[in-house]
Amino acid sequence: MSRWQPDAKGRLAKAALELYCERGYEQTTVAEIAGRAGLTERTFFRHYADKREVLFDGTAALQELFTSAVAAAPEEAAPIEAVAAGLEAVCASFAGRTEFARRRHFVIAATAELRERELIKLATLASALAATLRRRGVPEPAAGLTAEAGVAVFRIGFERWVAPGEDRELAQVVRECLAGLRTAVGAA
Amino acid sequence: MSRWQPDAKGRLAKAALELYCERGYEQTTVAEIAGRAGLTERTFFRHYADKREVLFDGTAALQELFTSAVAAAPEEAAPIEAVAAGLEAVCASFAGRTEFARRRHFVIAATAELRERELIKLATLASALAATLRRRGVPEPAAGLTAEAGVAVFRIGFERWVAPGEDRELAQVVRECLAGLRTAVGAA
DNA sequence: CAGGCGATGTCAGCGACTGCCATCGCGTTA
DNA sequence: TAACGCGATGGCAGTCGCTGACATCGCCTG
Repeated sequence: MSRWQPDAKGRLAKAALELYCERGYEQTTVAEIAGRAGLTERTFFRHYADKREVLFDGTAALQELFTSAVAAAPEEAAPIEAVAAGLEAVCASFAGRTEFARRRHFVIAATAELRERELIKLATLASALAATLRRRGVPEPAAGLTAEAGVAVFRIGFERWVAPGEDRELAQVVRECLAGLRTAVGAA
Repeated sequence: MSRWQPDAKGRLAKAALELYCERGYEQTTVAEIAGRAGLTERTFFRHYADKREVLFDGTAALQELFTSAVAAAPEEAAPIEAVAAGLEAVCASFAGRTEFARRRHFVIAATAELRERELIKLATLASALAATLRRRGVPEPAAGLTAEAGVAVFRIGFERWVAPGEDRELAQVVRECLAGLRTAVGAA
């Protein structure tokens, strides 16, 4: 049992989610997370900037996926259509991870500190989307607004998807939300 | 020099904004804020829940103003029209506070921790707006989406308004953003 | 003038986070 | 094969945000 078990970062993330579920985020200390992963508190902070970040490791990849899909949309597609293509790609990436997504979502929803972190991740995503749209020739403020709208559609759709009783695909729920936004905002 | 100078809470807020501007949020300790206000660290935490909250004391009033205006919109007004009325009311409340708004905004924009707090305040505002719209008979997900869109319009408009070189009224900039959103999302 | 009461001060302590240095395990190279 | 470099980890001390418990102060009321 060497000092270096493989995948220290992943073990920390797994231990953290477990403990946050079991006894709550605030009642869990970093030392406890590290202990369950067979590491020390100091090492935890070498892998994750803070106690919250351990739940948000995948967001960079999600952003990359979203922006790539938007950039790859047909050149003649309207901004909102390009965003819709990005939403499809992101939704597809959640296939087979429903249970993980649910557990993670409810931990975050239960803690104000974690919701704050989630919101800034989504804001960063919106910024990246806006930049991608600008690169497609969309002017401001349309680029920023369309990006914000796209993220809002994803967030609200995601929340509906993880709610108990919902059994449709994530993509389907998100599509419905996008249609709802068009109706609500577009109708004069 | 009694123990109780008037308006301890206001003095703390003033001292905090000054220090955050002078040397930055992270380089300022709560003890320093309290010291400048002639109080102790412990007393700071009796007035504000944490070091961030001292910059967000006005948000509750802003939310009240916004939702009241939405609720007071003509019954036959479409959801987005009611939100537009709320935006007008909120914009008007910034009259004469341009300089304060600017200083506060740039401090927040410069610090990730403060941006997080701002985002959750805006999210709370969006929730309250959605609830107000539902009370007007707007169904989900239109209520939530319209509320999100309204907050995004305000935020983006506000950012443009505080930017150097901008000399129009806040209300005017926000109106322009709302029109931009309609065009971007409504155009199929 | 006594007592109540709210605002403040004092103190001890926990937990998040950081800097610094020592240690360990592995691969490279002479 | 032995010395070396190097990245990952541990240990430790220290700062700071934040909290609970208790004492103190000043005002107000009876």
